[in-house]
Amino acid sequence: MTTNRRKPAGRPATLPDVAREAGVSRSTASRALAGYGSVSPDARERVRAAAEKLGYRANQLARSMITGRTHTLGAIVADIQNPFFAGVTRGITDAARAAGYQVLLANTDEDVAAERAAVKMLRDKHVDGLIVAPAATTETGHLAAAHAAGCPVVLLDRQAPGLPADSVTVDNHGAAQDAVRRLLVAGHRRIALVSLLGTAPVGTPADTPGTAPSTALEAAPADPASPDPASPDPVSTGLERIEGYRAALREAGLTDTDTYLRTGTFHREDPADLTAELLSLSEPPTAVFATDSMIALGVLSAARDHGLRVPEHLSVVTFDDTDWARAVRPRISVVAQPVQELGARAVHSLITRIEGTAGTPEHIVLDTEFIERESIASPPDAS
Amino acid sequence: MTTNRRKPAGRPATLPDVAREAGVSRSTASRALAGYGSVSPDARERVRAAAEKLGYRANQLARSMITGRTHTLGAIVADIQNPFFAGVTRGITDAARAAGYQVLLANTDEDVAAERAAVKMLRDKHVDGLIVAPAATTETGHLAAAHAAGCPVVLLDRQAPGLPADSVTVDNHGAAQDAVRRLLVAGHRRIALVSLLGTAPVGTPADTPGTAPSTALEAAPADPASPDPASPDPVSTGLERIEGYRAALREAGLTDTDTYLRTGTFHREDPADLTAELLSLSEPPTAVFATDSMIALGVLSAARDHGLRVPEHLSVVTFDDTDWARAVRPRISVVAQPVQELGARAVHSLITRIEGTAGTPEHIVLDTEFIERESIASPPDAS
DNA sequence: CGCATCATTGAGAACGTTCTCAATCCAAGC
DNA sequence: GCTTGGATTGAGAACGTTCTCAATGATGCG
Repeated sequence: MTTNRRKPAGRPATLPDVAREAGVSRSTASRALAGYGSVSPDARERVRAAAEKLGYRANQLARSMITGRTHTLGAIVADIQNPFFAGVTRGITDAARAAGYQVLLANTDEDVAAERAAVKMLRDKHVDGLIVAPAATTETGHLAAAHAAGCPVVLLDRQAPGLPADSVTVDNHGAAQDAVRRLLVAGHRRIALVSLLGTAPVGTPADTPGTAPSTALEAAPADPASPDPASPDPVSTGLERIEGYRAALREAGLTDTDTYLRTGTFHREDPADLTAELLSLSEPPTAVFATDSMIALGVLSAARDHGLRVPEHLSVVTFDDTDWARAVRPRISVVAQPVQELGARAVHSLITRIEGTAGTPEHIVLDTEFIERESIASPPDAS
Repeated sequence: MTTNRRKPAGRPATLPDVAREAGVSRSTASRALAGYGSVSPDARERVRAAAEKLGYRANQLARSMITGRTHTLGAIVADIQNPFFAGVTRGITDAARAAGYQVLLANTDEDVAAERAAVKMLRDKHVDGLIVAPAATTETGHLAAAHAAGCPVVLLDRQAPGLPADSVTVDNHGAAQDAVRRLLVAGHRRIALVSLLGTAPVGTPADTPGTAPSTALEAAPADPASPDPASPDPVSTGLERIEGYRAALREAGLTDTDTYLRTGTFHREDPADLTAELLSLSEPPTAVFATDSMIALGVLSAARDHGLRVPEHLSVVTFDDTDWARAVRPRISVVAQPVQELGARAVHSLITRIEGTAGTPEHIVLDTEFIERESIASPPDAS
């Protein structure tokens, strides 16, 4: 007669199988494999051999039920097809894997409802923590709830004033200001900024929709360094870059900072259209600052359609050093962000928070690097 | 006196909490919420109300332990930073979410060992299925094992002859042949192909490493339509594109198909260097076919460094319609792959396999589209 | 009225781990 | 010899669900 409850050939081996094979109890087998408690060298070796013989792999689901840890992180980004987020995601997955974590990925397409749904799904799956590039600055209740319930949140690329969470960003204000300064130094005075912001046009709450396809932002508050916390929903990153742009212009004595400022809405406006409108002005800009690489593509496209050559007729600078920026002709001068490091640092912050104690939120600000290439020249009318 | 085992305020509500609140048993509460078995309308409503009142969310880990389903898919791709895979990943996550699944993401960097490790980790987490762009054609034992153990595998973008798994690809041979034909029609006779293949140089097994930084492939086997199944490890996709290229050249009466064929190794060779070498030949090619967008960037970069203008001096065609291809000057003619659909179809195949029965592997081949733009002209010496 | 059928319900097992705790054993110290 | 203490071990609970099964009550039919 055989022992009853023998392992059927097909089924993957479980801990009782290993214990039986090694002639010890479940408890000892578990201790030997997980490496806690105390186990005699002899038992440890027998368990190890049995586990190897049976090809035993611990069921992480069962383990997670007990330990409360899944070793899984949730990453919620706007759009992996944007090279910036692709790089960030790459940094996240690599750093996570190195630390023994896996990554559950979700896209929001800049939509808060999708973000909320993603948080819900990920928390149902009991991720140990969340890395989020929030779609909105103010609507962060779902993030605060997760954080309060013991599912740490780290903000990536974007800030959310009310949320007591760690964040990893770059100095958007300073980087934008620096980039625009370089255009000013080259002699430009009519410098445009093209950006895509939140999911609704920016302006005062009671603003009537403008007739133009794009709306200029309201004048900045008195203190230019602090973006208005009561402003509507666009993400902090875009706002900070705009403030940096304004600051640089003001610094150069240009008081009318919003003449060439064009912001559109994700999925509604096309950066190429915004640029086309700018280039059709009676006094068109001689330089354009794009707030990310996908917008830069629109700017480039519109410039070409207007028969303008870069940089002879139009200088161009953009955030994000994508692969094409250094391969096209002319090579584009950029504000390079440390994309992979941004993701990696977010992972490290998150894991520290998961494994450590609560504490006051930490805000990591990484350096950007301005890479001078061939897309900036003196303005055409400067001669 | 209170009932013992009351829910402490902090802890999230569990099924027993809901059952107690609704005055029914765990079993009935579970049935009411999961919607199986039979429950009286009255009980169903009381449970629903109790669940809502307590903010109950089922613990998916516990559920998965019983059902054996995690509603999680594993996606293993080479590199999310490659726009092709970024698009595919986007398609995967979107389709998965729509079908009620989440996606666990892993990068391999074209490394089989990393792929093997990823499969192990993902299976430990009990993903319901795997979508894989395999790093190698032959070393697929880990994939076969997963498949055999009831974790279905769907191959994406690449084939693996020995593996009885579904696959979703495009007609690489036909698409490459078509692209090269268009260069031939424009009058080109010296057409180069630049590609990056596996993790080792391609050639006969006993081949000695060439002195040149790149190695030309051995002559094709007698039957040009079927890539040599005994060839070493480069992925099928690249091989098929090369065969399509050769077929087009042969069709045009060019017997020496490998003169301008340059293949490098991931992480070892730079496409720009391969191109530079080609352009330095005494009879340089007048057109280059790049097998993906990142290679095209290298080609463009090398062309610029050689002072060549596209398309006047050099025509360029590439696989993958990335955003920059339609924004740069000149706009690049491309073989567009349905990237998002590739991902979505892989998800659908996988879910069908997960929820349905086993069966003979299905091979889905999607259409590519050649998009004619401005990067093809007649060869400079044709006048 | 007796019996079969059906809907509804709850008790308890099951999933595969980790954790708590008490029991056992052995050597050392008094 | 007896006690102390540490190392080692196994029994059993726990995690939060779903599933199996038997029990109950109501209904319909002959």
